[in-house]
Amino acid sequence: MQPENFPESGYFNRFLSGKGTTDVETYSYPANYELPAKSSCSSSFCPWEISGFTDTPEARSLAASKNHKEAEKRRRERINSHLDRLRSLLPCNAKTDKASLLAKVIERVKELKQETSEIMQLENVPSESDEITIHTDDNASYGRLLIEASLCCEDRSDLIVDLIETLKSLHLKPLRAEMVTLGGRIRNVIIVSGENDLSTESVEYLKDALRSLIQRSSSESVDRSKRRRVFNRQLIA
Amino acid sequence: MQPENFPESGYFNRFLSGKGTTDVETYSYPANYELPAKSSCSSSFCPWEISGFTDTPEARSLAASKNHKEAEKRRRERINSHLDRLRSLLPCNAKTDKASLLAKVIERVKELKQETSEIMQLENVPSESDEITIHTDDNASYGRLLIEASLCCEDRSDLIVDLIETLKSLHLKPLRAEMVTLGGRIRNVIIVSGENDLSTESVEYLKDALRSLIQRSSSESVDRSKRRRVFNRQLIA
DNA sequence: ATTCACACGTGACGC
DNA sequence: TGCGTCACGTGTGAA
Repeated sequence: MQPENFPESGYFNRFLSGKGTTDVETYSYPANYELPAKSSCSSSFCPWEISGFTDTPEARSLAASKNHKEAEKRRRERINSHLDRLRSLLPCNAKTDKASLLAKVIERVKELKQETSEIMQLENVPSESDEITIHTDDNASYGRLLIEASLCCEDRSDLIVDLIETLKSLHLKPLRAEMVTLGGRIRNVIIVSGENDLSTESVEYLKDALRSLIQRSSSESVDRSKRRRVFNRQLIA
Repeated sequence: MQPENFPESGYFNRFLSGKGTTDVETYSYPANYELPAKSSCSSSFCPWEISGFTDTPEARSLAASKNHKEAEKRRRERINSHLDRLRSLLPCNAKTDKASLLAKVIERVKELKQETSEIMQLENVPSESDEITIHTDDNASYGRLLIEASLCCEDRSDLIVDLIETLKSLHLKPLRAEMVTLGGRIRNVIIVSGENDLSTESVEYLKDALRSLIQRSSSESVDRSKRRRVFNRQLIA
């Protein structure tokens, strides 16, 4: 039940706390596992605990068998403890099959994986590098030019205000904007339309303006190690 | 390797595909599991396949033992197959411990759980019921009234346009907006400021306006069963 | 009475 | 060699 208290200062837990991509061979004890510290000393130097005598072949093999038996028991306990932990983590009662439990776990992992990756895809997660991309809608069915501008840079509190001012000064009307901040960075995708007489050269103006916007951002330095990698989003209308 | 093709039309998979909160007892075969259809007829009516003779007690017990042995083998295969599947799902090589593998699975599940719940908390996930809440900033340090309005309702394409028009007509200036759509519903949190002479009674105007906004939404009926429960966000600047 | 899931101890194999 | 994991067959108790 106790979530994270492993005997001996969580030596193994430190291995397990890694974010996942590490492929290290980890040896895992369950959280509530008792180290077999019984009456043991290192088996090579201590007399066998069996009958009375020490080193007859039968005694050795008997002791080995006993050791083996106990080790195997510990292994089973370890595995089952993990399974119980999984049982408690998933929505299922205590008496579900091992196999069914594992099946549920698989589904859950796939599900969660899918979920986050969907979010990652759907959200325009900001990249680590600054980016400005601009795409114009050629088939101007509206009679007015549509521009989609994507802007990725360090986040700062007044970036949006500046962005809006910029658009206003260029007489670009924001139709739709999507903004995602993650780990101190921000990605902004905006769709703007110009006036009827807007020429394609204003695209260059926009690009320049966004560039200077980013430069204003990059003057601030941020301690990036302290950032939390969680999603956030803010929008300015 | 084949992800989802279970023999006999995926009868069990249908159970497993449930989203999780169902607490049904599911019996789970691995995806690549072969049903034991061997040379079997129902064991009560067919002669035992052992030596030559049929119904001596020894023959019965032998057959029972054989059955048991095979059943147990199938069970092991089922569990191990699931474990292999998990192994392939996680970042770990093929020769990791069962226990360590399970430990990794636990970590992964907890991790992903945490991740999505973080997102859920952070995002103003829209609720199933319509909501309008308005909160005003009393300590008007700016000298102008700040209003935070939260709006949760069915999503529709022109909701934002209407919202912006509404705000404009009330002479409310949008400072910040956050918008989350999920499963066909939308939650919108906007922070607006009024003119200097704005009185608190305009809060009521705003509330009324938002109410009518929602009513316009609820006239459309949507097939809610077909919605995908994924995040989406759109913003209008 | 059969089926099912589990724990157990043992032989095998690897480092 | 010991120490570890694994697969196996069996005994047992529950439905």
